Amino acid sequence: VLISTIAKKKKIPLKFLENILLELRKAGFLESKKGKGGGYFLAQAPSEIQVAAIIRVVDGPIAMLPCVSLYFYKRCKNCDEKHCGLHDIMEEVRDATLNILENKTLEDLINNN
Amino acid sequence: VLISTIAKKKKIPLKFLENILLELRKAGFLESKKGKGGGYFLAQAPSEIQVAAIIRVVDGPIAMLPCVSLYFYKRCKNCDEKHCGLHDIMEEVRDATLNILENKTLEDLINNN
DNA sequence: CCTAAAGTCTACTAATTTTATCGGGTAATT
DNA sequence: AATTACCCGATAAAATTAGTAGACTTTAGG
Repeated sequence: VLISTIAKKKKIPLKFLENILLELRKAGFLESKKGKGGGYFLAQAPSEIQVAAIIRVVDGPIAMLPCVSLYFYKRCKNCDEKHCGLHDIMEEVRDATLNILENKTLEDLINNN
Repeated sequence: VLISTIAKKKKIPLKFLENILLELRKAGFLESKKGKGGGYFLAQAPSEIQVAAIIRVVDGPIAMLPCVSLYFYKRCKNCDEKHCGLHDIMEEVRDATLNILENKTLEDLINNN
C-alpha cells in the first residue's frame, strides 16, 4: 500500500503517517519498496505479530511504572525500589497484562472488526 | 501528621504536598483538623483502602485506553468503537488489572517494605 | 540513460498537556 | 493570638504529540 493512499483515506497528514510507518518498518513489522510500484507491506503474517510488540513500538512501555518495565526499565525518581510497596504489585499487574497482550496477534485485532 | 513535617522529611515543597493531601482528603482517604494540634490522619483503616482507588485519585484512569475506562470513560478520537479491534482486548487487560489492584489495600503496600 | 514515482532521513517548529511551584489571603481550632 | 489547614489563581517548566520543510535515495519502465 502507498503511504499516500492511506493518508488520503484516513485524512491524516502524509508526513505524519510517514513517520509512523517508518517506525513500524524499523521495528520489523513492515517492509517497504521504493520507486514506482513501491509501497508498504507486512513483513510477517498477521498471526505472527503480537499486539504487545506493536504497543511497545507505538506507545512505549506497557508497565504502569518504569521500574517494572521489561523493555524500558528506569528507576522511579525519589523511590527506593527495595522499600517500595508498589513495585511488587505493579510487577504482578505487568505480568497479567503481558499474559494477555503477548497472546493476542494482529490477526485477532483484525478479526474483531 | 502535619503537612510541614512530611514536607521537611521528604524534602518536597510544602505547597505541592498540600495539594496532594487535599486531593486525598476530598477523595475520602484522609481527614484533617485545623489549628494547634491539627494535621492529617487516615480516615479509614489501611486494610480498607484499595490500591486501585488511590491510583484513580492520584494518577487517574487505570485502563490503557479511555474508551475502556470505568471511571473516566471517553471516546477515543478518530476511532469507531464498534469496529475497533483494540477495544475488547483492552477491556480484558483492564479487568485483569483491576482484579489485582482492587484486591490489594494500603496495608499490603505498607507491609511490603 | 532518463524520468517520474515512491520511500528515507534529518531537523525544526508549534501546539498541547502534564506536572510542579509559588503567593497570598481565608477559615477553623486551641 | 498563634497555629494549622484551606483555597484560588497564576505561572513556569518539562514532556509529549503533532505537524512542516526540504533534500536524498531507490526503483521501474520507456
